[in-house]
Amino acid sequence: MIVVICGPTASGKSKLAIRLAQDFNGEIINGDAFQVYKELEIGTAKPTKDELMMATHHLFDYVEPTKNHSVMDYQVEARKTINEILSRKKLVVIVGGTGLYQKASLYDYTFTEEKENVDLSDLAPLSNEELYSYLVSLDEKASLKIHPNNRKRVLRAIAIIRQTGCKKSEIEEAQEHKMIYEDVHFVGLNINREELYKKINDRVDSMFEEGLVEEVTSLYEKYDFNNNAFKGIGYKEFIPYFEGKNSLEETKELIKKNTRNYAKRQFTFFKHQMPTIWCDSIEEAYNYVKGLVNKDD
RNA sequence: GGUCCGGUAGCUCAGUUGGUAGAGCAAUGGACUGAAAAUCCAUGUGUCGCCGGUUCAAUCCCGGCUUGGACCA
Repeated sequence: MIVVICGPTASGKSKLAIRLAQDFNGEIINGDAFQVYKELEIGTAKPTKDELMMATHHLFDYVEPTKNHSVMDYQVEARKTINEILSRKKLVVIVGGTGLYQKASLYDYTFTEEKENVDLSDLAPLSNEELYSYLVSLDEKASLKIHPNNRKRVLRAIAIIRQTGCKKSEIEEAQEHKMIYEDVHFVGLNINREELYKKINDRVDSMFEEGLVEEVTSLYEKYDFNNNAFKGIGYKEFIPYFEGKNSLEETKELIKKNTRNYAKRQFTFFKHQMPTIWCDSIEEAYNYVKGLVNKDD
């Protein structure tokens, strides 16, 4: 059985996952795009060393911050790990806030082999409109699902054609949009918005107390912040601070705001993209999983 | 006590030569297949500080009051 603990950031997912793994013979897999990186600790709200020892954790802390990590890389590792845990006849507990990563691992998403060194530089000077009409000419079906202003997606759809020789729409049509595992349960932690925002604000405050500034400062001295690892909330907001444009207080408020915005997007994703069962408290979620495990026996 | 400037959306403010108002941010809803903590889309009714006057019509003009700030005593 696979249980996915999802829901917004700061809702208590990690702690619940540990309890479930301990009580129901489970192992935990990270389902979060930024907790995969080494050295990013406080800002990613990674489980502490003590917590990591309370249950078996996988896919935390295994990617170098300079490496470009993608959904496909995650998918490969996650599926491998899921299969290993299942073969041990243990409960798989996936926990994290990145819905896309979880979906890509559990559903029949396929990523086609890409040619390297494909030149896309001719696209850079094009306006959004020009780029979009170019995509329409290449893959009209895919273009219908992308807004012309969403340059990143438009570019990606064009890149797929150049790098794989296949159309994005064709790749997706070849899939059944079904889960590739049996007995998968998405359990979402639902929190009243006001309460969640307070938790987020408090958590950012305690990140600063725990030494976030020191962590980010030493990373900034060591690495190029253009790497994807530093595009995460709690890291990218420090760039204007290091450049002398923002105060520390402004940086902190920005992190809080971005985290709140992010939490809202997470609700939308988990609400509409997967068959999530929502629980109003940690206890309720725990009991729900307990019921599933007992029924399974 | 006097002079001047301000009080308009949750916040910062714009505006209406008089016809009951709009930006940014926030907030809310949504999309999501190789950056996803990313990227993108949609949504603006608010006693225009209060009371009165002028007017067909006042948030706008006039008077008073209230309130914040600056300056002068």
